[in-house]
Amino acid sequence: MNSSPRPVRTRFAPSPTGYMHIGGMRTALFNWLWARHNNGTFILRIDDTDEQRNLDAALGPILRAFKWLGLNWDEGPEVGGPFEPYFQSERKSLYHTAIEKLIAEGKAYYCFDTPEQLAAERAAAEKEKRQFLNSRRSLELSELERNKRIAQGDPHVIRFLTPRDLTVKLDDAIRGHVEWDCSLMPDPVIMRGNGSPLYNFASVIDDAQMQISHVIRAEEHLSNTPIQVLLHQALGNELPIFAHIPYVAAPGSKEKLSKRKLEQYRKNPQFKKMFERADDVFPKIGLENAGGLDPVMVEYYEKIGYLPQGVLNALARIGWSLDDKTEIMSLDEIVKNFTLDRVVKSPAGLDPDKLNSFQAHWMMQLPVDEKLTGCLPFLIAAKYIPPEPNDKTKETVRQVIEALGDRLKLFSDVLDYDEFFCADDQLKYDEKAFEKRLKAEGAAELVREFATQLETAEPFDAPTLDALLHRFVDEKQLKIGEIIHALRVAVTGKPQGIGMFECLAFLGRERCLNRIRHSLARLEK
RNA sequence: GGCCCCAUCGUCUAGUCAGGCCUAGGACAUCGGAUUUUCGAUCCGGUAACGGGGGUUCAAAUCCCCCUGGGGUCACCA
Repeated sequence: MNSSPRPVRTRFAPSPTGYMHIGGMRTALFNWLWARHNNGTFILRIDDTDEQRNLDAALGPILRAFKWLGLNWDEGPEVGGPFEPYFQSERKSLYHTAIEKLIAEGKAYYCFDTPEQLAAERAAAEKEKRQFLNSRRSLELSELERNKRIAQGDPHVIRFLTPRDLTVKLDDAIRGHVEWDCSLMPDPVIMRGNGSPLYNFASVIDDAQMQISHVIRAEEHLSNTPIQVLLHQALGNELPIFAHIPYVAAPGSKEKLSKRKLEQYRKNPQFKKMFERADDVFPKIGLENAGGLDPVMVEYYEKIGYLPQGVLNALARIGWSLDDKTEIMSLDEIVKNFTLDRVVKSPAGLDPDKLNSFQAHWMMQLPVDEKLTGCLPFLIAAKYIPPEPNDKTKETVRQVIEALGDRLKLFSDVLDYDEFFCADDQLKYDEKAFEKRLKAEGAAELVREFATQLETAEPFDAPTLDALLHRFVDEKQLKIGEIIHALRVAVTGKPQGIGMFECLAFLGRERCLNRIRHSLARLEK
């Protein structure tokens, strides 16, 4: 086994797809954690292809996701490093050198088989219920013939010559001992006709050249591993330690979380809430069609107002645990405790409920100033406050946030309290609540009467108003519930919200009276 | 279908390697109750799992075998 104490170097190698997958983020996180845990190096390498157009647009959201979560990379785009370049498209000479070496040593070969030939052979193998293996007929070409065909531009690829007499044996850091019989493995294409390398090949070259010590990736790559091991061996590379972590499944399922199944996820009871939240919030902040964001994308969580710490805590707990009880952990604590031997083997579903619970916890811990910083952009985008709020406006928002207390779970939750930001005559009413509370027998009269007391209440603060209303109901021998709900609806338009007296005090005398007047007038209609 | 992986409450997991401390622990969700002017939060309590069958052993969630189930992957995608 691999016993040399190599410095820990891990990598995450996304291909620029225009968004960061939440499951991919979890894989990246585990790589990052393992590097940080060992005072090692975390590398970001971009698996782009030469056909990639508009790289910036495709890569931007990915880098943004890392930055948002605070997962910094030691080598890679923007920061460079000793093994530059970190873009696959710029590393062609490396791949070509390796290819030439393999060909010279007879470990890879030019293959002139046409797609039709291959398809027919595959079909035949399937029909006979045997494993398809390459015919290797191109190997029989003489050097002269072969060179001639290359020279005249016959379409060809380069295949790795799988040593069919071997068994690949591997000790995976998570899955333990795994073996593959090479006699069942077709010869993989390692370079296309146009000279660009395939993933399995480029990945091996890059991992070796960048001295990657641990390849931590999702389980779906397990079946790629024997090819990569064989390639490493053919090239004389020191083998990295492989660690295949479980893939992230869709909520409540064992199926890999996939962007292609989005429509299906909309019906998933747990995911449904996240889609609904998106449908509610994103239009308010000016993102049409939810801004193209969905809960498979990391950007969704950022844009809807999650905290990095909440997302990180949830991600870390998908397929990893510290012990039998510790759930809530800061990133520092996770780094300190993260080890590969505590990664679970079976796939784990993303659990939106659990994520929300972590999120709620970390939001509660957040100082008000930071809540304010987080909430302001939402209020601005929703046009509840001006684009460049002055100190007075900020102070107002701050008071709302304080009054909200632990009702604020996501930053975007502040948008649910539009009653504090709208003009008195623009108040929206919850019709059901209006019916039930204000149209209730005698409710309007009580509110009207109490309003006259509000006119003279001094000072207009929560404790005073609290005492005032209690005296009011005592004198009338009412229960407080007989007026307070109607009062709430009259002032906020809603059946629920922050403490009633805080609410009145916050709005102030004039606005309270205005709103009550407005509501009572509305009742007439 | 071939190859490979996986299997504990609804979900995420602890326990499995070194069998007994497991009448299986925690968390989320859920259901009750308390508290509260509402919502939220908080507190208390409840329901709820070792896929099945054979072994081995004084003793098995834990070791062995078989079955079943679930999943991944089979490209000139990554």
